[in-house]
Amino acid sequence: MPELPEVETVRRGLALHMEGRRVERLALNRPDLRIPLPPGLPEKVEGRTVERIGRRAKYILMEFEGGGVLIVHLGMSGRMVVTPQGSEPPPPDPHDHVVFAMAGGATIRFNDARRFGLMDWTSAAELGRHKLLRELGPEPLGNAFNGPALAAALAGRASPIKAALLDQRVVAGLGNIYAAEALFWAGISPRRRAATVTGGRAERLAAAIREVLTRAIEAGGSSLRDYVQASGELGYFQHQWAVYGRERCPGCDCAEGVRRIVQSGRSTFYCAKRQR
DNA sequence: ATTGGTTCCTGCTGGC
DNA sequence: TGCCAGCAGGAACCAA
Repeated sequence: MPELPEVETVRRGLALHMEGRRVERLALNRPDLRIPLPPGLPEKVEGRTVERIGRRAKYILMEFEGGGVLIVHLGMSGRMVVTPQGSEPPPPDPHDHVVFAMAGGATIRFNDARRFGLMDWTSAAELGRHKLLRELGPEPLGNAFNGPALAAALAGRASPIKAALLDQRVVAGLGNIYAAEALFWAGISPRRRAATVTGGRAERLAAAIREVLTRAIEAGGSSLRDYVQASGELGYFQHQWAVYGRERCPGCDCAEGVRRIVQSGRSTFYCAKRQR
């Protein structure tokens, strides 16, 4: 379930192997991802150098010389399987939908069993106006995100705060797990009405979002080597989850407060004793 | 305008 | 041991 920290970890791995290198060949094994692959994609990228691998929310941005940008979303199960130059590639997988062969010999396979992922092509000039990106809220690790900004985005919202945090227009990059984790650290119930998260509560929540994402990126970064070995391992942060999937609350060190509820069709874990 | 529900897809898990 | 129903989830889409 790639959320912002996982996508950032993937971005860093890709940057290591793609930036400054030319795409020699792009193989399309399966064009029907969540949206159809852009027409003529191989012709657009073959022979071009990747200038930079960027990220916006959960989107990876492959910026090519000449101003073309390939937008990549990993969806639920998407992975970028990197084989460094000179290494033995893992056996091919039926879900290797797109394969980048880089000059020098590295390969990058976009593997996505569930095909919730997508790719689209745009230009650096059009990027901010692109359908997928234009409505996104602030980057949670950027300067524009803080307590007052969060409170303003939540104002007037009747939905539970958990649902609001999953809305990428409020803040971009949280998914089901980190939304639950941030609410735990902020001591806010996932069921609380979003509009009541103001003032100090909004400050605490914004800070908790920032911290949990930062720590998760650090944990993902520590396993970059594994990731590059194409194991698909995205990091070790799952061992640090405070509430998600847990039966005991690490704050109270007890089980009685822990709840699992379903909100907008998704599991939410929280501690009813510590989160109000 | 906002919000809740449904859908896409396939691998994994738990119950029998 | 094997089968299968049910669950997992990001985000577009639809209906209210």
